[in-house]
Order: sequence, then structure tokens, then C-alpha cells
Amino acid sequence: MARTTGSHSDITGPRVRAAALSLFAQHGFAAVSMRQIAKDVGVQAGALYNYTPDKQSLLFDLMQTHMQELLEARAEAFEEGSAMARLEAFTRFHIRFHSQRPEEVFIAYMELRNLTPENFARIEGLRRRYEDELEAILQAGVGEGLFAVSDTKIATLAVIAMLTGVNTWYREGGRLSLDEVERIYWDMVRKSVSA
Amino acid sequence: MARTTGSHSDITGPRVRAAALSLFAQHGFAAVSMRQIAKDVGVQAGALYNYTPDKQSLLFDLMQTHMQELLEARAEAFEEGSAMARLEAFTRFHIRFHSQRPEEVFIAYMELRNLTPENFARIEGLRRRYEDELEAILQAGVGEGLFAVSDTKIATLAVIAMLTGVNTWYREGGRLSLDEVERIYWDMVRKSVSA
DNA sequence: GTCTATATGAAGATAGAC
DNA sequence: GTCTATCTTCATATAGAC
Repeated sequence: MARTTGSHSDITGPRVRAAALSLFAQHGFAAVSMRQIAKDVGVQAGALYNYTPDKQSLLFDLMQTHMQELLEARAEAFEEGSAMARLEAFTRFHIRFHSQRPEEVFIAYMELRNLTPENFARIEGLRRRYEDELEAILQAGVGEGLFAVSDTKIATLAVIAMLTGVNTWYREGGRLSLDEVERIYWDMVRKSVSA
Repeated sequence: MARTTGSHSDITGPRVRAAALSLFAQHGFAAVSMRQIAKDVGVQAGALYNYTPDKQSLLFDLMQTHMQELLEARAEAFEEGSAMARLEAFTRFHIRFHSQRPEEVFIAYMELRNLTPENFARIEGLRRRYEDELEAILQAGVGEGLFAVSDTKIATLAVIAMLTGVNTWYREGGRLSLDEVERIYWDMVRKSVSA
């Protein structure tokens, strides 16, 4: 302990990202100024540049971190078993993970066009890896004769779109518990691909 | 015929909306300047204010027109019959209509947060009317014993999310024809709600 | 690490001439 | 109806003091 002014690198950095996350989600990347972020953090705008080289990097960091956390959490939740069991695990994991991070999810989808081409390609690569995990499950299920899906790539995108849609309406403390939501969507997903 | 300068109200107006539509869809409302729109149209920025009181009204007009066209087209495509037949008609209509208007659809979803609260409420009201049409079909199907859906409101949102997701990947001239896309999604929708 | 001050540019919108 | 010119505000980003 010592300095009471300056030297807040370890806490200011995360606070900058948290403020940017919240503001980008609420107003959109292009509509948020560095001054607004600084005000939320409680510093002057110039100080932000100790934590990010520019606004674009701030956005990319948020999206990349989100996608990496998604892939890591998915790897941890991985389950052995039949394609049916794995599909249920994927469905429930997707809903739970995404419902807990509405701001990150919103940004990762809405702000893709504000990434530079290089950054866009990197985020899309991570997203593609996630989609491939679901497609592998569907392919396995077709092989096992459990699923009837004529195009596993399209079915993958259809299922993910349906599940991610939960975020447009689900709010904690609402009419349905997360368990109930998971059950309803799993019921629909299971039927939609079943033989 | 007469004046070669001035007096282009009837063609410049639509051109302003067309340019705004395309630019908003590509870069986002907040990232597009009135000067960019004017440049696309081929006039100076000040001239735009003959066609819209401000940038916000331009966005709202585009979104309101889109939602009204959606509801009108849906009313025209309305079909009698069993809940199953009506659900198929809705599914195919939704995919066809939305795939033909990717820019309008994108804006209507992505730029909701850039509307004033009053304008937001009006757009949401129109969207709600569209959702209610699907929910009525699902409720009828449950009544007929054709569908097994525990929560028609959630199922409505799930189906619409899945169908609208087509726009994230479908491109005319791609691997699949629109007919094939309709068939694949109808197969999944049908199964997902069936008893 | 943060501040103040500033360079540089662009934004939305309006005024008034033609 | 469109132009040029402008008002006013705000943007990102940097420089240099503390």
C-alpha cells in the first residue's frame, strides 16, 4: 500500500472494459464516445489510452474474450454419450451460458460490422469453431439413426438461431425460470431434428 | 416537362430513403452521416432536410414502412385451413418475405435501440401484431390436437427466431434455392411443434 | 497513471441566395 | 429544391506536466 493517486492499472483496466461493454450493448459501438466511457469509469478521456490503443481494439478485446470464454466453458461442459444426450447438453449449455451474458452476446452479434476485416475474420473463426461442435453432434446423430436432418449445416444454424433468440426476451426473475426455459427449448430442439 | 433544375421532389425523396436504407444496413445508423447519404444521392447535405425533418425520422420511416409492408403482405398471403396448413403457409411466407428484404430486416432488428422511446413503442406494436398471428396458429393447432406446445408465446418467439436466422446466411444464387430452404425449415418447424 | 489542454476533423442542423 | 456557408457541438487521439 502506498500511492493513493495513480497506479490503478490492475483495477482501472477491468473497469474500462466493463464500462465499454455496458455502454456498447446499450447504445451501440458507434454511438458511444470515449468520453462517455471515461465518465463511467471516473477518469478523463485521455487516461483510457493507457488501457487500449484505440476504440476499435476495445471492441475487439470484448468480443474475443467473450468467444474464448464461450469455447472454454463449452469444453468444460462437454459430455460423453449418445448424440441425443450430447445435443441436450449442448442445448442447455447454450441457453445457460448466453442468458448469463446478455451484453456480451448482444455485442458479439450486433457489432460485427464495426470490426476491421482482420478482426472480423478472427471472431468469425471462433464462432465457426463453436458451430462446428453442434454440427458434429447432428452428424453423429444422423449416423446413429436418431436424427433426421437433410442438411446438418443449415440445421446447426437453425438451432443456434432459435436458442440465441432466448436472449431477446428472457429476463431473470420473469415468468419462467431458466430451468423451464431450458426444458421448453430442449423439447423443441429435440423434436425438430428427431427421426 | 420543364424545369431541369430543382423540383425533383418525387424522385429525390425515394432516393434519399434508398440510400439511407443501404447505408444504415451496411454501417449502422449511428455510423452513417447525413453527408454520406447526401453524397450517395448526389445532393448536398442541406438538401436532405427537404425530405426528412431529421435523421431519426429517416430511420423511423424506414422501419415503419417495412413493418407495414410485412403486415400487408402477410394479410394477402393469408390462408384458410387446418393449423398445420396455416403454419406451413406462415413459415414459407416468412422466409420468402424476409429473404427478399435483407436490408430492411437487418435494420428493423439492429437499430431498435436508436429509436426514440415513442418510435420504439410504435415499431414494437407492429412487430407484436405479426407475432400474434403466429401465436394464434399455434394455439389453434394445440386446440386441434395437432401440436404439442407447452407455451405458445415462447414457441412463437422460438420459431420466428429460427426463421429470421435464415437471413444471416442465405444469399441468392448460393448452394440452396429458396424452395429448398423453405422445405428444410418447414420440416424443422413442423416437427418442433408437432404432437 | 492521470491530468489538462489541444490538434484536427466531422457531426447534425439551419440561413439565406438563387 | 438545391446550393454554399456557417453555427455549434462533439468526436478520436496525442502532448506534456505532475
